Amino acid sequence: MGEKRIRNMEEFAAVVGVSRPTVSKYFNDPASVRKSTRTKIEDALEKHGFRPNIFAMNQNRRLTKNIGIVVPFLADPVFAEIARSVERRCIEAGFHTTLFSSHGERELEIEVLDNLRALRPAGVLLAPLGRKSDIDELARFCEEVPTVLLDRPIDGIGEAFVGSDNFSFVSQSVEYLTRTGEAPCFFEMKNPSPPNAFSRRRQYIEIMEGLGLEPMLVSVDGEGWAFEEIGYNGALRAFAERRFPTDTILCSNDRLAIGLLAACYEKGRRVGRGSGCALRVASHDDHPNARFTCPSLTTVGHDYDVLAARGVERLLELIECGGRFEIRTEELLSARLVLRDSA
Amino acid sequence: MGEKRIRNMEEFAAVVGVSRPTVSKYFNDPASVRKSTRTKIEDALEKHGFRPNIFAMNQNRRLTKNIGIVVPFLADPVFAEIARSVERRCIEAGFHTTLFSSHGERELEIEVLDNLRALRPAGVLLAPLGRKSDIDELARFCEEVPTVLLDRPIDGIGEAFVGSDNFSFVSQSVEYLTRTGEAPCFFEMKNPSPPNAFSRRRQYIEIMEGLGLEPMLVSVDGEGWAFEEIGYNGALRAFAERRFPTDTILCSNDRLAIGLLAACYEKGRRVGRGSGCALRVASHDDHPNARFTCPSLTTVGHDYDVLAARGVERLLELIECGGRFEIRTEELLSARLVLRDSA
DNA sequence: CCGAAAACTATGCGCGCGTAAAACTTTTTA
DNA sequence: TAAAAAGTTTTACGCGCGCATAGTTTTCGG
Repeated sequence: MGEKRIRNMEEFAAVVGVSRPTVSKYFNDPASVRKSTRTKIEDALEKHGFRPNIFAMNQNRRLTKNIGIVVPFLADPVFAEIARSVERRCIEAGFHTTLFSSHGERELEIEVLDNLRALRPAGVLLAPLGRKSDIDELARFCEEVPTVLLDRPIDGIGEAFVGSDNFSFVSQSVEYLTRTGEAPCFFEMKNPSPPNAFSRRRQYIEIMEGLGLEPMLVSVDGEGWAFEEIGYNGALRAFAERRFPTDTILCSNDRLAIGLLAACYEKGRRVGRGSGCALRVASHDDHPNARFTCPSLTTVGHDYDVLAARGVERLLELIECGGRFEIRTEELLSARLVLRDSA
Repeated sequence: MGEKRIRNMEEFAAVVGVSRPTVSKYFNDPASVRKSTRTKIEDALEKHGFRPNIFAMNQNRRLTKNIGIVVPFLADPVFAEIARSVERRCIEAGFHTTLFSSHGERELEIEVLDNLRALRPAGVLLAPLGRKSDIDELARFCEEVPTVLLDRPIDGIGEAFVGSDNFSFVSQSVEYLTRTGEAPCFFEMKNPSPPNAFSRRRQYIEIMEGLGLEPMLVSVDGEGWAFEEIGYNGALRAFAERRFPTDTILCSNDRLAIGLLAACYEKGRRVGRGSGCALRVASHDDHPNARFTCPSLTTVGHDYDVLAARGVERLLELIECGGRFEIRTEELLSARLVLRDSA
């Protein structure tokens, strides 16, 4: 080889033998340069392998091909799954994505938004922290950057919202459990971090009251995002203190349920709907591992694919029409009951 | 308010009443400007809330405060955990991090490296795909950007390597299982995606031979990163075909084990070391959920904290000394056996 | 084969910022 | 109190690239 590596578009244009803006045009749309020029560029590309600096590109572009994706906590498999689905679809649509996690912290979410602004994305898919979010900061951000909210709505913020309908989640689980046995108590964190937890609690209470039943909350202590552990410890204590008013337990989310199931296993409480079983356990989210718990977990799940598809679709429309919708829409996707062995 | 939002450092400097470079100096080191200037800037900061564009900053800085982090598959909880630990430590050290996932794909890893170059990071912590990586691309990248390899070594590439010692993993698990019962067979993917899987297989074979025992591989089909499912389906088939030569099963990694445990539960094969148990199952990694499987999973785990600490420490040293080490080091961290209930 | 329209390439400037060196203050020293 | 030293700020230029516009070539009808 011997030749030194090409450092920028200028140098690359020089070895091709055209001007830099021509190369720039090529990268924006290869069809926009003459065929002879195109082949010259592509030959040089083959030989030296140059790629424009994506951040310098974005700096000054009218409209970038970037989409920012923000989730509240990436180490949570549910959000990892959402992020991945969304990311894949954006890439398929010809966009470049940048993924951020707020790590469950208000300050980090703000910082993420600042960095995102600097990226000048064409649009952003934002799953906010929710209750912990700095609403004013979110609002300011959404003023400046075309944003579709995911997973957790915040009133008036974002050009659109796409997420699962918590009512649909809880009503299906409660309805199923009630129909096939007794009504469930609701196992949750007293002070939950998941963005939709409060909404699910509210829905549970309303639905139970709608059925003329007494809501039964079993709220356990614990901060942060280690839900399995919180569920596990909480369940052990609740067993010890006999705080479960029924043998049918509906968990706010699957990760709590995973902890609960571990506690049940350890205590020898058989879970399932069979005759030899002491407890029925159901939950919400359809966590990637819900099929592989013991017993497998009956849960009301997101349709991750539809969620991602609609979210991305809506964002692309938004980008298409210049970043503002006439009317803000909220799409609540209905969840689907996934019957497995735990209830 | 009424005042319009400040868009760049120029505008901000104007409202402060100093020149832009002075503001720039302030952001690089607040102590480098006169106290009176500093308070003026900070007052304006309080009032208008300006933050410099981080990507424009990096464009031209001698040495950025950015660290790039790359993992092969972010939706894998083990890598999510590693990424998070590493990220936290970098931030504590005063750096800004950018996280990338190769999503298990060779092309995406290359793209990630290209984007990373454009970010001009001070250094990179790279957990490569391994076997699937484009070695030449990795080598070229490491030539240009100070890089510490994580998790999976690739000979001669990167200024340093920090990772877990697969020998230490497998020898401890095999030793423990053999000592407390019979020698294990090795449950794995025939064509594994995890970067360290081949190494673990090799170690298993060597260790067994070293003990004068016959290695027993149970290799199951399956592509991609859905290891739980692969483990589950593989185990069901292996049970049906009576392919497990022993009742002691050592899984290549915890996610396979989670699938295997689900299959055991479903088939009513009691797992554990108690008298009523049909199988013992152990594994490697100490997956975040390994405590919450049924039964809880005996595993040989990474010390995530030490791994992250040493990786970051080594990278900071590397950055300190200008991006090149005199001698390339490989640190193999020994794993630790975590005894739980499954074996 | 000419000239106008179409297609393409080059020039020049801007994006938001860092940085070296020059110009200016302030402080210290004689 | 003037001159030198030290500390600050400003001037001027550069990073890698997009974009508007001017300039050049190609194409094609007549």
